[in-house]
Amino acid sequence: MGWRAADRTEQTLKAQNDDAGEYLLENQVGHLLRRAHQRHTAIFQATIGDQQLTPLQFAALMKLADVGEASQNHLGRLTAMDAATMQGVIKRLIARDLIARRPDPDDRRRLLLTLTEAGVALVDVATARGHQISDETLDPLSPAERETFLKLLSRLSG
Amino acid sequence: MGWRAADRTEQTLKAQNDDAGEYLLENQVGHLLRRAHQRHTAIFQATIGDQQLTPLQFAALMKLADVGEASQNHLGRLTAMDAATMQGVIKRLIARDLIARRPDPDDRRRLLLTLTEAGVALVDVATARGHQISDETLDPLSPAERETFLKLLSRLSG
DNA sequence: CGACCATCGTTTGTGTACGAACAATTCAGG
DNA sequence: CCTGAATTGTTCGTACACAAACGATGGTCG
Repeated sequence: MGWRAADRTEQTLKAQNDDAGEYLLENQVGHLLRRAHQRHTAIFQATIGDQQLTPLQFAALMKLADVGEASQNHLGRLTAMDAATMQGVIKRLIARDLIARRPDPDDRRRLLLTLTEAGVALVDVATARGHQISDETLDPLSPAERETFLKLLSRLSG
Repeated sequence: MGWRAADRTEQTLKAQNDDAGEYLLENQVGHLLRRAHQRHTAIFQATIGDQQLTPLQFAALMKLADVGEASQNHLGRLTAMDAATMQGVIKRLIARDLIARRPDPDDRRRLLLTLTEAGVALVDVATARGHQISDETLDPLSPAERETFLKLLSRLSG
């Protein structure tokens, strides 16, 4: 490993630990959030990869199983997805016949989504995996720390 | 809220409230990490948007300012970016003349990256914004909570 | 020396992510 | 009832994110 942190020595002796001083990437929330998210999706792929599901596809399926039926935009709001993003996720799930789409009789702008039989079957299989993925992601923390972490994290997600 | 969990009842009566049972998306680490990351990038864009920088471009610039000079892959490792992702980020930064690329005389596979004058100037301006972004992202937490959160989060980023 | 294997940077393909613009539809007020 | 504002789903463009395969180079070891 070629780890020579170069010699950024001279001028940074004073302000290394100030808040206003040097900017250390590895201490910034954004960078840590990004890396934690990376690690999580790696665990996701390793755990559920045999189903060819992505995290967003999984989220949409699970939420749809939860609410039963929803329009695209509504499901998008429930899963924190942009309408444009939702469009692609739904398209792929429909292509795999995991969800079905029908026009809303009461509002001709809307398309109502439901799980197909195959979708329901997949959700049944994948639920346990979902819990396993969450557990493994939190594995470096003790049970008490997990609770603390999730509580703080959810306050940063609003 | 249309919360009726549909009537997929028959075979799933036993495991409704177990940990193996219902899967609530909004309690899963992955979903919360994703949403926190979303919120952070929104703050990033609002704070630094006038510079037309993305979070990854910013990270690459800051890290390069930190180490002075690095090959693409090495900088990629320092910023947790895939080599293919790095390629695009670097390409855009070079197009804006914020960084420069020259062949490594000691290894003809490598391309050494350095900040240009414009790059250095931008880093100087943007450093304060970087701290501001981190602060604002952590705004919902008290100082003590921030410390706890960052400590736990960094253990989930390894 | 020469086969072998690792590393460097690139390209391709698929899948998020989101702003912006759009047509169709619905809804609110006058 | 009719005009304007809001909502729904779509498309386009840009930018991550990463697996996989690639040619070129570098290092190792028999």
